[in-house]
Amino acid sequence: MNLLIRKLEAFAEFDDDDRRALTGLCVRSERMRAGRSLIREGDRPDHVRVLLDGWACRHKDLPDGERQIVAVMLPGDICDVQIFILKEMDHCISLLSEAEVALIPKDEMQGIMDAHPHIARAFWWSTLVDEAILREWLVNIGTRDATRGVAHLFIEMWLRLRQVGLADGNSFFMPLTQVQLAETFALTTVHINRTLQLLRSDGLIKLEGKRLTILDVKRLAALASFTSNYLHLDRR
Amino acid sequence: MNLLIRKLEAFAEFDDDDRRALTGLCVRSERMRAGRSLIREGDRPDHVRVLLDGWACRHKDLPDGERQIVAVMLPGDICDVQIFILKEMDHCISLLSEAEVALIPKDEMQGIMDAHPHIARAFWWSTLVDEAILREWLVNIGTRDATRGVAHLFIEMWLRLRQVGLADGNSFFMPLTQVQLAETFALTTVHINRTLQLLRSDGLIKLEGKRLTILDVKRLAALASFTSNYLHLDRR
DNA sequence: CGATAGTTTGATATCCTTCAAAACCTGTGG
DNA sequence: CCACAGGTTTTGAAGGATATCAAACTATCG
Repeated sequence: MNLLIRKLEAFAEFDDDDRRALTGLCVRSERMRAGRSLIREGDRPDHVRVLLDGWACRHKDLPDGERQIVAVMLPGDICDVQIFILKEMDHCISLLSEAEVALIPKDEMQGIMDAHPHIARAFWWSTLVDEAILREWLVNIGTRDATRGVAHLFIEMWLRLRQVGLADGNSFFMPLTQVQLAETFALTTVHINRTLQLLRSDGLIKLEGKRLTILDVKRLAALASFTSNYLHLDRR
Repeated sequence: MNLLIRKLEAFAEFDDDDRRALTGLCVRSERMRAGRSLIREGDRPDHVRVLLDGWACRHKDLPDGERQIVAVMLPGDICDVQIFILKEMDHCISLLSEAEVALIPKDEMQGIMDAHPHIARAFWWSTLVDEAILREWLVNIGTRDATRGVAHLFIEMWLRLRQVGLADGNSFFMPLTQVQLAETFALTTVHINRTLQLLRSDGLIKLEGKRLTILDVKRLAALASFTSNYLHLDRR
């Protein structure tokens, strides 16, 4: 089942016609290896991309070689509904794991939004949620210390994956390396490593290979003072 | 002249009909005192707000009393084109200065977007730019140190104000107090104060009262390694 | 089974914080 | 027009979270 539909249905109620249209959008898809770059800063994309499977991230590469990850994209996520409105990309998108990526020509995208108001609304919702997540990440990086920030991110990932049915209880596939976690929090690998050890030794998480398990949701959420309102998962 | 139109014209080419429609949107406006709260977390807004004059900010208030400013809104900026899509607000909006705020009922907003595709496109553009600014702020808070981050923000403010004709050469009205700057960078007032002193003593800026002057644009931009692409100011 | 990526550890340095107080504005009421 | 109040800016000294550097250890994969 198409995870884009599954994701949008957290917000929208689709009829069969809507679902058929969305399925039709994603017929042209390609399997890609981890690490591959999807879009580079300066590109002028004329396709919208949808992650049907696998993880990706948006990142900014700075002149001094530093990299900041500014968003993590999970299965079902869209790379910018209306991206072709902008002249050129101001950041890059790369794959964090092997992935299945659908390519949607801009005209088809425009067509479906004109013909299906429910879908257009759902895309607006998805854009607004992306922005809300970005705001919460500002708090993660700014106000919260390393431990609370990482705790917060792990809960966010878990909820977003549950939304598309990809969480296995309290446990899920989480392909970010410590280097990449460091790049999302603008900390060093060393400090991320010590932070993870702390969360582990407190019995809050288990992280083996690329599998993350939240051992104590309540305590982890309390530590991060997590509230899920910014994800806007509740249908009205 | 309506600053909303002026702002959107950085991207869109409007005809007289479009302009009339946008002017009609902003007829109901109210003058409000600095510090006033426009929207609170948990609110269920049914109006879109437009800043016709004055500054505002989006902020998140955390349980421990900390506050993180996650966006600064300048004259001409819109408080969420499609905000009524979400069930409730996940953050607050407050005024940073005395301001003139227009209230647009959601139906009117929807109506104008249906009837004027150019305007709908311009609103999408404005939303995408807001998101791009948020990403750049992540870099400001995360990767850049205090001096470079503040330098970067000042240049951004200057360019955004120029866009709507509110910069007086290299100098502009900038109402943020050091406390509020500290809240946007998640630093302490003490450190912001020392950062400002550094920028001043380097001959990069002058900041007297609420008036900021960029004394050396080139050096300030170089310090922040500023590139303006994320503001997407260039019409295609 | 060697190469390469990812994780872990220790010791020292730095940016930023904390606490506490003084100095400086700016507006308001008498 | 002065005096006071509250917000804002500035300063100093000491402490803490995270960085830096460098190296060892451990997976993973062709």
